[in-house]
Amino acid sequence: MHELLIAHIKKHSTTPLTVADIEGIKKCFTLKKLRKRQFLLQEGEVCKYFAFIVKGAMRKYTVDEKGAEHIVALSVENWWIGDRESLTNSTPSKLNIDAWEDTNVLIATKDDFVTYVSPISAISEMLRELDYRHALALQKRIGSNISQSAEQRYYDLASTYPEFVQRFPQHIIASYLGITKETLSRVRNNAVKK
Amino acid sequence: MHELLIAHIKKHSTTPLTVADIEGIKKCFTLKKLRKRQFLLQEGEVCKYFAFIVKGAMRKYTVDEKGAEHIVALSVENWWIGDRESLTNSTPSKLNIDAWEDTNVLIATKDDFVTYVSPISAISEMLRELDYRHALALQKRIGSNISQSAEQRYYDLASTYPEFVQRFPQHIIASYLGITKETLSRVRNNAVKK
DNA sequence: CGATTCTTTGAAAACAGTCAATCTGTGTGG
DNA sequence: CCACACAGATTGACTGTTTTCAAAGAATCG
Repeated sequence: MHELLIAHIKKHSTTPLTVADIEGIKKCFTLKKLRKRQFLLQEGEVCKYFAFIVKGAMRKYTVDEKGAEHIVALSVENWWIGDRESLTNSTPSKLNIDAWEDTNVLIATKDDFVTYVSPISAISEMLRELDYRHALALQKRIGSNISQSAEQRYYDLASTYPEFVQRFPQHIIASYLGITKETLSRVRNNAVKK
Repeated sequence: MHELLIAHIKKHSTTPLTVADIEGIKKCFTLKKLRKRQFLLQEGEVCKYFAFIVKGAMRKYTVDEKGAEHIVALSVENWWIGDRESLTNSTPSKLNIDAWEDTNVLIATKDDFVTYVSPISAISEMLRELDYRHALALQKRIGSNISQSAEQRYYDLASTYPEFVQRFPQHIIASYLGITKETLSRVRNNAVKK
């Protein structure tokens, strides 16, 4: 179970991991199995864990006054998931995070993470790297939101993250893109005719 | 000139700055004056500097095939500006950054910054803090883009960053929001009547 | 003042959203 | 194994919002 996490850390850092580092990481991260539709975090709760997806697919979303869900992020294997803001400030989250497939996550409590994991230099290097990539991805998503049509955004997404389109139903993808499921359906059908 | 920068660093870190730290920072950052409309970075160039705005207002934008500008970010005093991706990878930038008012920036070359500035622990702490805030702000902007109307987004922006609305013309604000200037004009006029 | 930039307005067209109905595929229980 | 329920996808008609294009009215600056 932990091998994927270790490999992931190595992939995103240059500092080698010692045997002791690996031991420490293994102790802090425990496996949690989530069934489809099960929450990892529900609106109003304080996010307590750093979580790494080993298997499965999850979504992060808000629910507005009318009860409509707005997909904030989608994640699959080898992604971290959680509400950073709620976790670092211990404030109630506005987000919901649930499993869209049966999912296995490795979770570490904030205390364990801060005390034993984040001091490891490969880890802090990895976190900086991932924060950086995350910021770039968000920037790109904003760019496409403010300057591209629904159609272009869909094909951008489909080529950047093909696994999302394969593993999540269209109404979820539509919400991620900020359009309705009907519009997405029509966009796709128009394209077929071209 | 450097006092603002030093104050900014102190504000976003807990580690104290030594006299030597301050000296080092002052040596690395030199003042550059930009006139309105002058570029700090132009599409196709490699971003060479970390820049901190001491006075003035700048915009960061892309230009599409049709020649239309899309505002990616707006910045005023006490903000950092640059293309992080181009800077760290030494790749040609897709972005343009220019001054919207006569602007003073403190610039440090990448080499100087990496060698003399970023090792200062108050600085690395500050950078982490700012990266974190930046990611939150981007996340929030995405949330409003995918789930709110043009009107709500405008009023969100106006209350979060009133200085933007005061210092940039409406067509710039509209582009930042991903709507046309005509739509923004109408949104504002409708609101007055309510 | 004249030139430029910014803002507003109008009318038509394009686009996306809503609501309701139908169709499809999947899986569960009788 | 079938019937039924359920989730997802599609379609049509309608509504509403946003864009586009063109023109004209402020405001600002040299």
